[in-house]
Amino acid sequence: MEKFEISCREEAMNGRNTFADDLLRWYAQEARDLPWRRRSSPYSVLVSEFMLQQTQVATVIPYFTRWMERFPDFESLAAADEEEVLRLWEGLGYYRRARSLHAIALLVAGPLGGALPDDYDSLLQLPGVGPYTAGALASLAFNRPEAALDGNVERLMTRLLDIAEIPGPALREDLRRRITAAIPPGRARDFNQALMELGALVCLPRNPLCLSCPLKGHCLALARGTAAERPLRRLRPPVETVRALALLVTDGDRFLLLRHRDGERWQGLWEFPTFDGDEESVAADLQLDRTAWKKAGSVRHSFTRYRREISAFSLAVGLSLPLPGTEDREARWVAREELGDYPLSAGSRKIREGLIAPAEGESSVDGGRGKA
DNA sequence: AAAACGGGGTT
DNA sequence: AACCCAGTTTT
Repeated sequence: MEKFEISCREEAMNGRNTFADDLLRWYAQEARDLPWRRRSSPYSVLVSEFMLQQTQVATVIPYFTRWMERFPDFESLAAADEEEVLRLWEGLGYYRRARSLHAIALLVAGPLGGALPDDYDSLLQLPGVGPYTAGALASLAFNRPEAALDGNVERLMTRLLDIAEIPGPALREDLRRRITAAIPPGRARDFNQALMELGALVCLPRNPLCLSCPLKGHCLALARGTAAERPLRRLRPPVETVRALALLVTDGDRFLLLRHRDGERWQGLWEFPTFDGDEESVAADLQLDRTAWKKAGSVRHSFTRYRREISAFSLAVGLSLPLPGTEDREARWVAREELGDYPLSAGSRKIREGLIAPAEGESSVDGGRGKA
């Protein structure tokens, strides 16, 4: 690992371009024109970085634009209801990010006195801000010499140094130190963005475009032919399938929605009443007569190591409410046209979009076999 | 259909 | 270090 610093120094002494020179030159030419790079402010950097956690650039762009129109600054976000914040986030997933962002806006508008802190350690204290985001904010918003080690940069660095080790906390800490040391004075913002951009555009996960890489003369894995094998990854645990059942309880044209409780999954979001288990067990638990149910279709929803298969059944109201086990949840009858006003969890959103919005009748989404 | 991608938080 | 959160995109 000494090699990286030593080779930078040698390169400089030999009059060759350093790694950082080649990288910055490439970035000056190839940087994408992204909305959050246009009129950048600490606030816009914060919003974009939160949206970009776990989510790709192409997906984020329309959300970012809409968000900045509705909430252009900390004050407007701080003044918003959580429900509206969640609605604007709907579809991006991992809603804790939206609640954390809202919480940061409230902190900035209140105790923090109007501005984001500008140093790594203080940023790290903010909700939803970990080592990556603290480094990204410090460098991209304030041009502080901190590393921003995201998945792109981790991949790039394990190749550059040909690290044959599964990345863990210790390696990440080491890379973070090394990157920090390599930042050219005053260039933290460009240097970090260049690293991430190179990871996103050239140093691709499966098929890196090594021949077009500005760092090809510095890359150990390229020299050894191991680039495509880096970084090493742990084997994934097997996928577990979970069956669930959603009830589309209708009262004429209105649907019953339930709000998720605070402190539980999907906090603050709404759903069509959904229960784990199969048709039989759910009917028994709820003491309902399932001969009155009509299959509306099914949706599938996957995340990390789970696959959730949700069968949806329509039933006219005529059951006793509240449903057993949902007594302490807020319930609301919502007209079909107004379902879009409620932030729904992914499963219920797929039901709304695939099973309710287009037409009645038998259908399914996401390849779900709408077995009648 | 399967696999990849990918940060923060918790324990 | 391992697992949860409660997902989309690529292959």
